[in-house]
Amino acid sequence: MSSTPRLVTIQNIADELSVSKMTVSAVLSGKATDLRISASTQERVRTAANRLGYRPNEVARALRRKSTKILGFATGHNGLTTSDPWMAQILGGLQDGCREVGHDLLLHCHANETSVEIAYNAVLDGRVDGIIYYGPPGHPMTERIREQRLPVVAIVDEVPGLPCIAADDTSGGHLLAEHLHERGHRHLLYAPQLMDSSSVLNREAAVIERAAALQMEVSNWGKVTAGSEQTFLNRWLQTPLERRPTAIVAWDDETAIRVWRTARTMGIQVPRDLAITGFDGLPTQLEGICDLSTIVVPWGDVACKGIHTLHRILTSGTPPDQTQIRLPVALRIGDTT
Amino acid sequence: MSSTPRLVTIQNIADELSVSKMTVSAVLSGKATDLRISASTQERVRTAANRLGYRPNEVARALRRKSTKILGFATGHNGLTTSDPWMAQILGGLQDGCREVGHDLLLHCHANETSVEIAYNAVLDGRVDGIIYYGPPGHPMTERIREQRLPVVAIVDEVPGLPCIAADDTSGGHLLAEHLHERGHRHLLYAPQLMDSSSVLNREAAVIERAAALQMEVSNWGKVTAGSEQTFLNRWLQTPLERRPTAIVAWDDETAIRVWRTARTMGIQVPRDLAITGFDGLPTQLEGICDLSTIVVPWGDVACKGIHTLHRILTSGTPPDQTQIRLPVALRIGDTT
DNA sequence: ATCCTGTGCTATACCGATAAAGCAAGGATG
DNA sequence: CATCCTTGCTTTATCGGTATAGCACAGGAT
Repeated sequence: MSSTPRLVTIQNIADELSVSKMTVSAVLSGKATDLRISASTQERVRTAANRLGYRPNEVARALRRKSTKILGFATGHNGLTTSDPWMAQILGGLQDGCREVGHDLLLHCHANETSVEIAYNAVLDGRVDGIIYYGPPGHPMTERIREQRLPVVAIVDEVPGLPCIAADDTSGGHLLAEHLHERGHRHLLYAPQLMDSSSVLNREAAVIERAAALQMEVSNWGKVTAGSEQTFLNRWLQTPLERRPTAIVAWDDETAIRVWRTARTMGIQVPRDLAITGFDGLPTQLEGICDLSTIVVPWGDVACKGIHTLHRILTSGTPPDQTQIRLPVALRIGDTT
Repeated sequence: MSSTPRLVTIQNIADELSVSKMTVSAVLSGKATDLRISASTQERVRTAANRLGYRPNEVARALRRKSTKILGFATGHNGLTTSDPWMAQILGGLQDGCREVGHDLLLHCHANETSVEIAYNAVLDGRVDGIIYYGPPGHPMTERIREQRLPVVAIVDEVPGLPCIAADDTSGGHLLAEHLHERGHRHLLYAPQLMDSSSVLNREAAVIERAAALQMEVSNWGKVTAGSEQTFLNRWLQTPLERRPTAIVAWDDETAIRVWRTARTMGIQVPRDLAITGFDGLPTQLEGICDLSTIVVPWGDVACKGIHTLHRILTSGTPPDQTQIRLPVALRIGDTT
């Protein structure tokens, strides 16, 4: 610590000018007219502050005002890390939002569920003013968060009792079903993810719902894990044509890409024999090879809106309200349908 | 703010037990034996603290100890965002490192160079104890950082006068040149990036150096921008065979993939007619289609080590030393060479 | 001469913790 | 019986700001 430069305090300036701390504080924090500080004194204070390179200590301010102007981000999904592709977009959106509302962003996204606990404690410790939570609804901490009325906004996945900003996954599912119906498909195969996430569940429910409305059949052969794509597609090949789904609706882009890659090596023609759709709309490295048909989810916007909502809750002084916002998604038609 | 729950302070506990604040503080911060607090009082304090759900206010602590136990991350490269693929790994490494040293991580990576200024101010404001800097050496702020001896550790790219943790880009370049030499190549085409980054420059210099030592020729036709791959490869096709490079050494994976994709559509056989190498070793979505030969850079380790170095500087009390660490990289042979 | 009002600051207390010094009561020691 | 030491706390100051009240002085009105 001794290497840390000696920082200039309000007291240093006060001493130098033989005025009180309060005078300096008033001038530098813009309360000069309230306290009736003369123009000449104001000038002297400002000059001295500039000369000494004064910057107010944010920790002291935070203590007094009981607010750090720092917002935290916690992930509750096990195994989710900053390396996941949509997380990059979320982080970008959080950053943008924070800059817009003049706060800083503190990360608490370790790949395990204790990160929620850490983030929760961060609020109680006064380190952050509020939290953006991205995790499952069932986390034991969410109950305590609600009870204590902590300023927490959920993003992407709904958490009962908490305000939530998410993508309109339901529309996304509808769009996919409609698109495939238009393309002539009458039998879909949904490739789900088994996860306690409203976003993931909504996607599936919406596809099924709209498919039913359009008189389409929807099969479900369980999750396509990494490595089991071939088995999955073999089952598809061995299914008699009349009972064979003509399109695979994967719960996310990554699964869709894995299935597409495998189908390609197995000689299955996409989309002639089999259509494939994803869900996420993340940039891929497949440009020129395969343009996946998918739903584009505005991850960054969701995160950014989450920050704004949290900020509004904090500044309005009202308890976390029941804001539920769904940002629109878009269908991107590629060459897999 | 009124929605924020009333937080329990040390004073609340003191009042409840009719003891002084100091007694409570001593017990809860483990200084009980120093101050000779009786076992019974300790017990009473601890029980009350638990019952009330006391958590020490970290802002108050930070003010007193003059350290927030928060480390900042600043990017100085223009246009660099959290969405860039290696940034995800860096962020993961920073998180891991922070958890290991018991600090929090504050992000200051906006896609413009003012983020350095913001981060620099964050130290002066006392918001963070130190900074991990990932940016060009020439940023005007770096001079002030050195002058004021602020606790800053550079990662990935060297900054004169600052401690730096980076990947061993030079070895990476050597490995590539050697590998291509073994594969029989005698004429390389380097696809550079024009960027004020020691990492990028070292890669290029090392390839050229080792190639020269192995009697290989190295051409350079300038940067391959997104969209200009075809022009680039046409020039290659039009080059007479005897003067035609047999391998393209791209400065990074992304460029290599773009070139590979385009070559594929143009009917150029990779690696038979043309070998292509990358540099980064990031996971791709091309598995099963193309396994890029590249240098695997330990981005996460670099970031993590950076945090540890910063932490050491902060705790040792010594001024930022001249630590220069290069973490080993590895050659991953795919099917493009 | 007294009162009042406005000007221009200062003094004090606080935010919630910690460091350092102080101090009262009881037992041991001379 | 006076002194010293130990035990077990309390008091005070401090970190660097901000909110609130107060206070000295000048000038005009009464």
